[in-house]
Amino acid sequence: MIAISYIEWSDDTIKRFRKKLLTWYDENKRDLPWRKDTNPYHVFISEIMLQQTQVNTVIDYYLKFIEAFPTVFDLAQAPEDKLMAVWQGLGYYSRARNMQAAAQQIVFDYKGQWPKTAKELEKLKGIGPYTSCAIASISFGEVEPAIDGNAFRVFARLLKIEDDIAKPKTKTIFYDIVKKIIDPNRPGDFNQAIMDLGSSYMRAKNPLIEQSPVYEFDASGQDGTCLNYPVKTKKKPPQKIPYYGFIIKTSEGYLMEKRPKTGILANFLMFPLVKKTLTEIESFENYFKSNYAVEIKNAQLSDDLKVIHTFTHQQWQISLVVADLVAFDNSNFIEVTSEELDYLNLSALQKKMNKILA
DNA sequence: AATACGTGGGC
DNA sequence: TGCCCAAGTAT
Repeated sequence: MIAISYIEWSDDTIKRFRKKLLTWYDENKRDLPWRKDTNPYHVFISEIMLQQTQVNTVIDYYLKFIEAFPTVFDLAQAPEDKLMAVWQGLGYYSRARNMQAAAQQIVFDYKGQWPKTAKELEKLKGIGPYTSCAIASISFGEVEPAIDGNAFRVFARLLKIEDDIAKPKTKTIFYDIVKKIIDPNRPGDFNQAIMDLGSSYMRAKNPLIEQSPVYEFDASGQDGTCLNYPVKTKKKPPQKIPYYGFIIKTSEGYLMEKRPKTGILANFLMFPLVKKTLTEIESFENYFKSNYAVEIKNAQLSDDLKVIHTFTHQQWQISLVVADLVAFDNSNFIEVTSEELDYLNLSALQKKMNKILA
């Protein structure tokens, strides 16, 4: 058993830290659209969008989303295409579906009344340990630390916490530490102040160490080791997967395929993709006919047309094949006009392929 | 516990 | 370029 050590603060230090942090926050907090009030619906929408997504990216999406679905009731009854129209391009699309499921839970299971504790909030779809604590603290004043990437980094640096934040059990270590430090009188502001601190002075790269408002509490900043924190083991690089991507021309546009209901880019319309396997496809025409009941002709593999798209865990290397449609008998496929391509709900990958057509 | 799940930006 | 990151959750 290795003893994990980190800096421990006295009660007095904790009190001075809260005061310093919140004073700084009161004077310097970012003016963000979801900070105009503490309406739980607003906090909920922003927190879901902010999962693994940067503030600058979220701002426009948030404004459009609130305009399209002003209340939890609007979201609960929204048609899927309208929901996806607002979310397209943001990524992690299950967030949008879970978010609507959560809205329906609020409306039907909770009669429109938001639960006020992290424990209850975590029962909602798409709301986990971080988001439940964020909503509970910001909207309802519950004293719960919201441990996100910022909190990991800020407290790891302040206290020189050596635990690997890539390991799930480390979350409870940080939770227990921050639970003692969080200001019981202003838990929501405390959590948000830590996030603002983590995105400015104590950012991942190029931190502003000595100018930090809490430099006097910053152990790793003072001894020049702050870039060693937080400790985090590296993830595996994305697996490279070669595909053929088919641009199948129709009289007025292209043939598209509806992706499976589960998995990556679920339900999106996309140009048909076929994994390249060890056994080379002998003929694109025969492949489409026997596998999809889709008849094509003039299939031409282009060495110039390649699209590389990197997800978190996969990199798709797509070699494009141009062909002409003859006929098809498969409900998973649909003819789309060139004009429709411009306003359909599409993934960033499909939009990347669209650009090649122009 | 480990992996699936998107995207855009920075260096 | 390739790698890492950015307010995580579900399974």
